[in-house]
Parts: sequence; C-alpha cells; structure tokens
Amino acid sequence: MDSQFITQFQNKLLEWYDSCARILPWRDNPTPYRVWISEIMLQQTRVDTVKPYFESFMKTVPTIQDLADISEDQLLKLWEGLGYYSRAKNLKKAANAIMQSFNGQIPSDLESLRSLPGIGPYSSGAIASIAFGARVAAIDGNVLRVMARIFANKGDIANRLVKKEIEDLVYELLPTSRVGDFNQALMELGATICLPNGNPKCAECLVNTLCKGYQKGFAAELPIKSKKKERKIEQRTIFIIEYKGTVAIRQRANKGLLSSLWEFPNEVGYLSCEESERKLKEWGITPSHISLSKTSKHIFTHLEWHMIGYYISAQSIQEDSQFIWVNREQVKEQYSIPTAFKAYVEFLNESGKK
DNA sequence: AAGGCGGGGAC
DNA sequence: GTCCCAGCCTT
Repeated sequence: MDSQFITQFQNKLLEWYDSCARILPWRDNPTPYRVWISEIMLQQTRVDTVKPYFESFMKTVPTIQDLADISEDQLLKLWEGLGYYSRAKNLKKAANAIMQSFNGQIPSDLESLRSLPGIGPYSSGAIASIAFGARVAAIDGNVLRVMARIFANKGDIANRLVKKEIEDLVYELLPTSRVGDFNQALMELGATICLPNGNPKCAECLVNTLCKGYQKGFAAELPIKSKKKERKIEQRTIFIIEYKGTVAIRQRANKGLLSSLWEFPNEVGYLSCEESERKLKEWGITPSHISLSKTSKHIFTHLEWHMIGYYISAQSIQEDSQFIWVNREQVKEQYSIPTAFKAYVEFLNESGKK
C-alpha cells in the first residue's frame, strides 16, 4: 500500500473522529474493566441498546471481584432483555479466571485475552488496543463493511480468506499511536456514515476521496454477503397459573436457547382446553378456572414462537411440582424472564390491577 | 464451514 | 416483511 495513502487515511480518519465521536459512557474513564464489559455487551448489539445496561451494570458490579462474587441469577437479572445470555455467563467465568490465573488484573496481550470465555478475535483486539494501546486490529461488522468499500473488495465477507485479506489491510493502516482511537474511528464511521443496506452517506464522509468503492460508484453495493436461511416457526402454548396470589415459573435448562432464564410453564404446539387440563393434571395442578388469555409472537434470529396462552386459577397444587410459586413483585424484581414472554408478564400485571 | 444464540432499530 | 448490529462457541 502507498505510504502516502496510509498517512492520509490515518490523519483524515482521526481528525474526523476527534470532531465527530459520539459521547459514550464507556469512553469516559476507559479502564480495562469498563472497556471489557462494554465490548461484551456490544457484541451484535447496538450502542443505544447497551447504554442503560452498561450504566446499571457498573453501579451494581463495579469491579472484577464483584463480578466473580455475584450470583449467576443476579447477573442474568442485570442482563434481562439484552439477549445472548451466554455472554453474561462467560463474563462471570472469565472474572473467575482473571482472579485465579491473572492475579485479578485483566491481561493486556492478545493471546491471554483470547483465552478468556466470551472473548474472541474481535473483542481481544478491541480490549488490547482501546484499553492498553496495543497495535492490533479490531475487526467487526462495521470494519468489514468500511474496508470492503474503501478497497472496492467484491469478495464475500463471510469467507475466511476475504476476512484475512481485509485484516491484512487493516494492519497496514494501523497507526503507531492512538491505535484504540483509530479502531474506534473505523467502527464509528461504519455506524454513523458508512451505513449498511445500500445506504452510505458518502457525501458526508471525510475519507471519500480515498474510497475506491465511492470512486467507482458502487460503494453502496458493498459488501457482498451470502444470503441467510429462513427461520423455523414453532407453535407454543403458555400457561399463566395462579395459586393464592402466586404464579408458577420454572428455570430453563443450563444450555441452549435462553439457558438458565426463567419462564412460565409452556409446551410445544397449540394445546386445546382438554389437552391443557390433562397437562395440568400431569403437573399435579387442579384448576378451578381455565380461560384463553392472549396470543403473542416473538422473533428470534433463527426461530419464531407463535404463542397462545391460557390463564388458570388453581384450586390446589402438589408439593413436588417442578415449578416455584412467586408473587408478581418477585417476577418483576428477582427473576430474569426473557422478552419472548413479555406479553404474558404484561397480562399478569394487568390481571393483578383488577 | 455452518449453525445456534436475543432483541430491537431502521427501512 | 428484510437487514444487521463494536461476535462467540460448538459441531
């Protein structure tokens, strides 16, 4: 790469970043811990979504030691609604590893960072460069898109070799100082100017004169990405079961979808009223009243839940039930319920007002 | 290399 | 509806 091009690109990009960088909570006092937590939260998650979670997380769990000490249930409650819940579990595992193997200090080298659960190629680069100033790349979806356009690369960015090409280019472009700012500037450009879905604001871009995609007139068509496969649809029946002012919830398995989070009892398929009564009997619950509550739809990345709901008032319950019975306040304050059940949490709150 | 894993914003 | 987001882990 031409050394003059490199210098110009670095200067223009950093100049733009200095004048236009967004004010973000984790950019204020960027300690390794704050950078780490923010980078994990930001995985596949937008800045505006993360902000409030980051603030409350830092208040409740201000240090690595606090993170190593907090219960998983409490941690998942802090993560409630943010999604990709294995991130929270890995965060705690990593905190334990840092206390045990790294003397309570977040490591600064790529390899050690990479060894921690939840920290992959991108996050290790981001933490090493932003928190420690290491001269390493941090390549996320934004950077792939920006670089594909700058160099008019028509390769499929899902391809490993294409990613490697781009990584090599980023390494050539990395400055010797302010590496963290440079990496953040690349991402910031992708998030605010070099937008996806054929919608880049090239006219406002301060590096457009250095952008081959822009010069050739097809920046908006880049990057090339292979198509995603369609989602599977699953029908489910949700049961809101009340007994003496409490409602039944249960904890999901420790693996797979929404692992370890809490949910209302539910079954695959649309159950009729009779089938539901049979299921309740299996669970040792004797209903005094059954009625339909409401339908709801929840879309995951690879799955859709189409849900119907029953409201059940229980006359008696068995002791050895697989459920725990909690009041509305506990549902709201204590247990981490995924957003998929939002409609039924609301139903519960509405029925409680009457 | 491909698929599982949340939830939401923008169009 | 579609795309994709400061990705990582498992198979």
